[in-house]
Amino acid sequence: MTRADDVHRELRAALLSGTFPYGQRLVEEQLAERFNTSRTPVREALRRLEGDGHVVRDRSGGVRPNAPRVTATRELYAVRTVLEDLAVRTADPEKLEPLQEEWLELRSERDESPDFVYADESFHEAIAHASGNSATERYLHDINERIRVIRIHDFTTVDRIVTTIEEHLEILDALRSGKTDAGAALMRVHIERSAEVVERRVGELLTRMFEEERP
Amino acid sequence: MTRADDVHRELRAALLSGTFPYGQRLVEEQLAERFNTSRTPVREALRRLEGDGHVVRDRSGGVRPNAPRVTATRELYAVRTVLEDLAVRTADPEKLEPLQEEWLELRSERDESPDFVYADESFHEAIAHASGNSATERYLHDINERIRVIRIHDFTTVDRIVTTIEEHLEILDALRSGKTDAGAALMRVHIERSAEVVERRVGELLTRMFEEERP
DNA sequence: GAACGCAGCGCTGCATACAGAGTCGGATGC
DNA sequence: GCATCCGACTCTGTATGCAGCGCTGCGTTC
Repeated sequence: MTRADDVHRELRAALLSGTFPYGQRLVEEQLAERFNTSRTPVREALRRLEGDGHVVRDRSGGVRPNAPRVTATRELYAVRTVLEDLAVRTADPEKLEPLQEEWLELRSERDESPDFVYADESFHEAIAHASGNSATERYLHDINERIRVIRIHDFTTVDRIVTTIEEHLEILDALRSGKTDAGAALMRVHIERSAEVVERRVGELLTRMFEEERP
Repeated sequence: MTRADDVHRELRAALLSGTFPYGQRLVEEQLAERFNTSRTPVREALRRLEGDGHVVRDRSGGVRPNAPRVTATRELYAVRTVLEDLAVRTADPEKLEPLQEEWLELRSERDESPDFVYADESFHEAIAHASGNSATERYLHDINERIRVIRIHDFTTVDRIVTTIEEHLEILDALRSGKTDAGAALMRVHIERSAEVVERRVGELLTRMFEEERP
C-alpha cells in the first residue's frame, strides 16, 4: 500500500462525501499538506481520479471535482441496464447461493445504514462476478463508481431500502429456479425504478449543491 | 500537450504494435531515455496506461505489457455485442447520412489498407456517437482499444474487408429506412462473425507471439 | 548436493528544486 | 471611468536526488 494509494482512496471518499465544492480547484500542494505527504503521490492520485472520472481538468491544467450531471446519469443508467441484463442472463445460478443467504439476513436485520449503497453495489457486482465475465464486471464497477455520488441519495428513505431488498430477493429467486428471462425482466424493472428515483432527486440535489457553493 | 501526453500516446502505440514482448518489464528509466525525457512523465504515462488496461503491475511494482488472452477477448466481445445493440437502437438515423456516403465511397475504392481496422472502429464509434449517449461511446471506445491488437489480424484478407463493407452498408440501409430491429439483428450477426474470425486466429497468434518472445 | 543467508544492485516510491505558463490585481494612459 | 498593460504570485510540469524494498547470485554450511 503506497501513499499514492492512500491519497487516492481518501481523496475519493472525500469527493464522494461532498467535502470539496464542485467549483473549487484541487491544488496539489494543499492536498499534499492535508495528507501529510509530498506532491508526487498526490499527483499520481489525481491522475487516477481523473481516469475514474471523479475529477476533471480545465484547459489550464487545474483539477476540480467532477459535478454529476442529469444527462450523464441518464446515459450511464442506459448502459447499466443492458450490462446488468447481460450479467443476469449469463450468471451461474449455483454461485448465487451465498448471495441469497446474505440478503435474507439483510432483510431480517432491516439494516438502515447510510452505507446501504455499498451493499447494493456489491449485490450487483456479485451477479456480474457470477457471470464469469470480468469485462462486464469491470464496466459495471466503473458505472457504479460514477453514479455513486448520486445514488447515495437514492437510499435516504427506509422505504427505498426495503423495496430494494425485496426486489433483490425476487431476482435471486427467479435466477436460482432457472427462470432466466423472468429474472432479467425483474432486474430491468428494478433498475428502471432506481433510475426514476435518482432522476427525480438529482435535479434538486444539484441545485442545492450549487447554491451551497456560492456564499 | 505535455510530455506525459506524448509518452502516453507513443507508448500505447508501441504496445499495440507489439514492440514490447509481453514478459518483459517496462523500466521507467529506460523508457525515459527512449523518449528523451525524465522519469516523471514516464511514470505518469505508465499510470494512465495501467488505468487503460494496457499494462499490468506485478506485486513488486514492476510494469509489464498486458497480454491479450482468448478469454478476455471473448468477454469483451460479449459486452461489445450488447453495447452495439444499444447504440444501434438509439442512433438518430438522420445523423447517419454522412457515414453512409463515406462507406459507399470506401466500397467503390476497395481500400485494402492494413489500417482498415481503424476505419472499422470509426464506423462503430460513429453509430455510438449518433446515439447521443457519451457513456456508450466511451465504453465502446475502450473495448475497441483493448481488442485492436487482436483485430488488426482480423482484416488481413481482402475477403474480410469486402464482407465488412457490405455488412456496414446493409446496417446503414436498415437504420436509415427506420428498420431498427432489422438493423440491430444485422449488427449482431456482423459482430458475431467478427468474433468467430478473431477467435479462430487469436489462438495461433498468441502461440506465435509467445514463441517469438523466447530466444 | 541442497538449502540457507547475505551482500550487491536494480528499480520504484517519495521528496524537493526549478522553470514556465497562467492569472489576478494594481498602476497607468486615454 | 474604463481599458490596457505589466508585474507579482500561484500553480503545474519536469528533473533529479535519495532511501528502501526486493530480487539475484554467490558463498557458506549442513
